[in-house]
Amino acid sequence: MARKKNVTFNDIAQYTHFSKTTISRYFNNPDSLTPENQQIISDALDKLNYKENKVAKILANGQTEFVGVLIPSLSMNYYSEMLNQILASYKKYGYKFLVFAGNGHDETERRYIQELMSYKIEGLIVLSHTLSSRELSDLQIPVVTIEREDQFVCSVNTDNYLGAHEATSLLIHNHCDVLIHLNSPTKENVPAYRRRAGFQDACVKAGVPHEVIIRDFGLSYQEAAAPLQEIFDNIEQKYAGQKKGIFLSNDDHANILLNLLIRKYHTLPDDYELIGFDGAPISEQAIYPISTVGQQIDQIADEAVSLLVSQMQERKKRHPVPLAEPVHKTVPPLLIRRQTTT
DNA sequence: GAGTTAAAACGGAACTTGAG
DNA sequence: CTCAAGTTCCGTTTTAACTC
Repeated sequence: MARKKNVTFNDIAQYTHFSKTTISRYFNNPDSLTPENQQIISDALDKLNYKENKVAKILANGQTEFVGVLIPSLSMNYYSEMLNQILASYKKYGYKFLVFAGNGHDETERRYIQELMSYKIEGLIVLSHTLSSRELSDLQIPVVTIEREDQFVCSVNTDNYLGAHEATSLLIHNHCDVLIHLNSPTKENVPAYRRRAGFQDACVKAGVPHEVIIRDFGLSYQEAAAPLQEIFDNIEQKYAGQKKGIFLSNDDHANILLNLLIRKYHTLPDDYELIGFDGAPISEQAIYPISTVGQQIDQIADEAVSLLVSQMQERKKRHPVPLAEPVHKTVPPLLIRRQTTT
């Protein structure tokens, strides 16, 4: 079956008796044509049923309008929602996204990045923690990271310190006798590490007894359940008769702890207050909706893409001025008060 | 100087040529 | 017949230059 050949600028040019340069200018700089000629070309495009060819455009000007995204995994709601918001930015900025989900293995993620680079992505958004920002900064394209180590690249992060401080202050305000913070072992250069500092500073300032418990909770519900059970049993014993305010580093863990409480007491006891982090749907959908430090994912995604776009645009100028220093933006969290705090 | 154009350029695949 | 070198092709953008 003989396939009909695409209608090209050449066909339009022949049909209208203009050159293909003029057809190109109709698309890219229409005001440089007289309105009459614009109309002639516009009619011809309709008549011949022209369909734009972005591949040819990319071949000619080298600009793919592709942005790479490297995300850790989509099994956690925080990341899938972030990706959702990043993809939604197409409407505002017009960039298209090539997405890889990393697996924590550095060689694999390097290969993903090479693949993205070979498709001539104009910029890269990284949420995965696997590769250092030093390595990412060597890529020679604009890079923006979200909630990860970001020393040598631009980034957008939640104000983790502020969020933790507000959460802790709420527990203090609600007259908890002892404050407990549960977190995973986190490196100091990761933004989420600041949750610990926010908690501790708020406790020290108020002079309230407190404890930070660092434990590896793994990545899944199954892995987290056992250590949380153990910690719960300990807390029950150690702080019996006191009102306990517990600040957890994510909503999933807050939900697991809430389940343990309800299994034991068939209600949320008065001597417990819980607050999570992220503002994930689970916090809202839990049997008692959980108070949490909500990350403004839509705003973070928009800031990240916007920061990337401004750098990508800069590189297209005749005399680009690269950023002297990486830009680090911070988005404030929103404290969401629900039923696990009074 | 506004409106227009011819020809080169982009980067790799696929096809053609020529030598052995 | 094989293999490497050379050419063409895809459909746009870009540059420099032309005309009125």
